[in-house]
Amino acid sequence: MDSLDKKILRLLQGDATLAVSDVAKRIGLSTTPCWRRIQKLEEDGVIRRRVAVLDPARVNLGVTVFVAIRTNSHSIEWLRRLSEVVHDFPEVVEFYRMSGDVDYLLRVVVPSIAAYDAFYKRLIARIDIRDVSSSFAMEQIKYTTELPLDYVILDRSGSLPAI
Amino acid sequence: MDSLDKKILRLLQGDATLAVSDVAKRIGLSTTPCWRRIQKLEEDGVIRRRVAVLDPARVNLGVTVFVAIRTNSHSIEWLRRLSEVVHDFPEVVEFYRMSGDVDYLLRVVVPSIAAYDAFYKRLIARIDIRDVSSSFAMEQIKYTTELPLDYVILDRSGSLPAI
DNA sequence: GGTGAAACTCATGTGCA
DNA sequence: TGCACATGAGTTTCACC
Repeated sequence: MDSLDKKILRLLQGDATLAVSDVAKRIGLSTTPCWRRIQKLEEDGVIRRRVAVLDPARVNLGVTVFVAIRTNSHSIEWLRRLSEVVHDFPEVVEFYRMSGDVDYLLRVVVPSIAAYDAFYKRLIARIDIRDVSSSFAMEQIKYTTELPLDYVILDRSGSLPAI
Repeated sequence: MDSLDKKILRLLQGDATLAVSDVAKRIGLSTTPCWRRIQKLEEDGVIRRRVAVLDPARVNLGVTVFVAIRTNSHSIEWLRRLSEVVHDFPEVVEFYRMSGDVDYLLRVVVPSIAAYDAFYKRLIARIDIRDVSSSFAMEQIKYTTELPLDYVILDRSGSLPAI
């Protein structure tokens, strides 16, 4: 990946509807080579997908809850089971295995506290969890799918990546 | 919004490269009305944008950190300042105002612990924060931009939304 | 609301510096 | 690698139901 690829990624992260010719213009290239670069970024899996991002409020999902999970069962088997369950719940949009105090962290989106409670009951009905602690978000102040590209490692180029 | 709109959203959330004619076929409509529906969903702000989603690992962003912030300054002014600072850091991809124990929660993506430390120093150099607690994610098990559409409120239709 | 076709804009492929 | 041009596919607009 070189600095032109990085520019392409920056543009497409912001707006995936840009025509190849527009992207090409903005990075100072003609369409074919630009198109080939985009193809390669997709083949290489740097670009994973192109998606429509919806407004949560407009689809009745005003409430975000962070669910911290602590377990006794530190087995691969239990983790596998939890992953399976979590993947079955579309309300869970993010799921992390954590270091430290908390074992797992979920981000859950639902329309209301009542809906969260219903979700919670369905969750614990499917898997035994030692300790669950739910924190409600009052407001989503920033949410972006754009990753900072300042740390990208460029091939055969002079500029070193930040840290 | 009716059930056809909901189907459109479901498809485009998963793959925004689908041709309008494909979407139309799958929901049992011809292209023009389908195209008009998509336009309207965009105008109405239900579809906020179409973006390319990148693989964090491929752009050197292997480390996710959740940063819980507690403050003394429960003023609008301090919040405004924090928002400003956070929006200036592309490493912060999510930012919530929380209820309960923690006042604010950030999700930060960086290449390494060292990079996180550098980020942390730059952050506290720009705003005074009473208490910061950082939790490192070891593994991202699920991450999706697809919102559950099961709670959408449909106009003039028989089916009531879930909860 | 919906259909079908025309016009126009892109994405994609070939040939060549 | 890069550019310029051809063509087929997709988007967008139109007249009409």
